[in-house]
Amino acid sequence: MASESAESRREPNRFTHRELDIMSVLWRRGSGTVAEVRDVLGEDVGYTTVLKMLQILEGKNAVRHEKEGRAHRYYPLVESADAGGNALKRVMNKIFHGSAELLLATLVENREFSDEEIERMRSILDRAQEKEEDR
Amino acid sequence: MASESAESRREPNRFTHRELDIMSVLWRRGSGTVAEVRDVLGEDVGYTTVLKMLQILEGKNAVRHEKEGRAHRYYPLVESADAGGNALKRVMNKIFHGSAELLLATLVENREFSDEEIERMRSILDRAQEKEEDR
DNA sequence: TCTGTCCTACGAAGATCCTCGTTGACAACC
DNA sequence: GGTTGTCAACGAGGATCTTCGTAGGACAGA
Repeated sequence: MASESAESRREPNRFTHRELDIMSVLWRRGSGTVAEVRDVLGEDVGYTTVLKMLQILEGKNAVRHEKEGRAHRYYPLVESADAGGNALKRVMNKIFHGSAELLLATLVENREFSDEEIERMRSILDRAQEKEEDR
Repeated sequence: MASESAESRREPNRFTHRELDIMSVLWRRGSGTVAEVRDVLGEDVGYTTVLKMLQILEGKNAVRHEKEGRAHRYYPLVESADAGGNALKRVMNKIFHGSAELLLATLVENREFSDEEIERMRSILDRAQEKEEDR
């Protein structure tokens, strides 16, 4: 029974749990040292654990680092929009039968939005529609 | 260094990769036997693997089964909307800084939508806004 | 210099996930 | 009865993910 190789199974920019935790901090802050990332994650994640994850992420070309004093400062290489696009695609296909509408409906059902937020979301749709018409 | 127990770490209705593959089939079809699920997933997943995953999912109360002839027919217990809501929350928080707008923008950027789809998405926002005004 | 602190590096162990081989039950068909 | 096909059960093995212990370098202050 064939099983795909580890490489081909993993689609691009898909992060494991912990990896995503760490990427999330880097996306928010723009960059971070091990200690900074750990501060955000909380004390229940070991220092060396965070370090190791960052090294793993570096091995996957998801982050890079620069020397800063004695420490390393890590920068994300993968854009959050790219990772988000992939994650959304997966959620949309696996859970919402490929329907963006169903996805949106669930999104707005699970949270209250202010008029301003909804207005801005509407204009996002407007822009998408204009782009559509241009073609 | 404390590490949370396996139980508390796992938020509700979060599925692993394979689990989600299988739940996805059940959500689409409404129910399925091992053989049916496997047909959808493709031959490269072993029969006993699918069976095992269904048994694991049953242990997590994500599915239940009924006898059907000699086989078991499995039914989802977790709603796709619930799983989807959780998944979206996670993606929104970890990747899009908690911003639904950013999420929506990425969604519409990654796919072309017809006028009709956009119209329906707009009306989803309308309904959300009405609900907002009622309060 | 000695000690404590902060850092990286590395490897190995533990946890979880996924896979499948094997067994035994049952039924249909020869 | 024997053979074949379909099924659930179970357990073990491998792969992957996550954690941390330990070592060693660099630096600051006593």
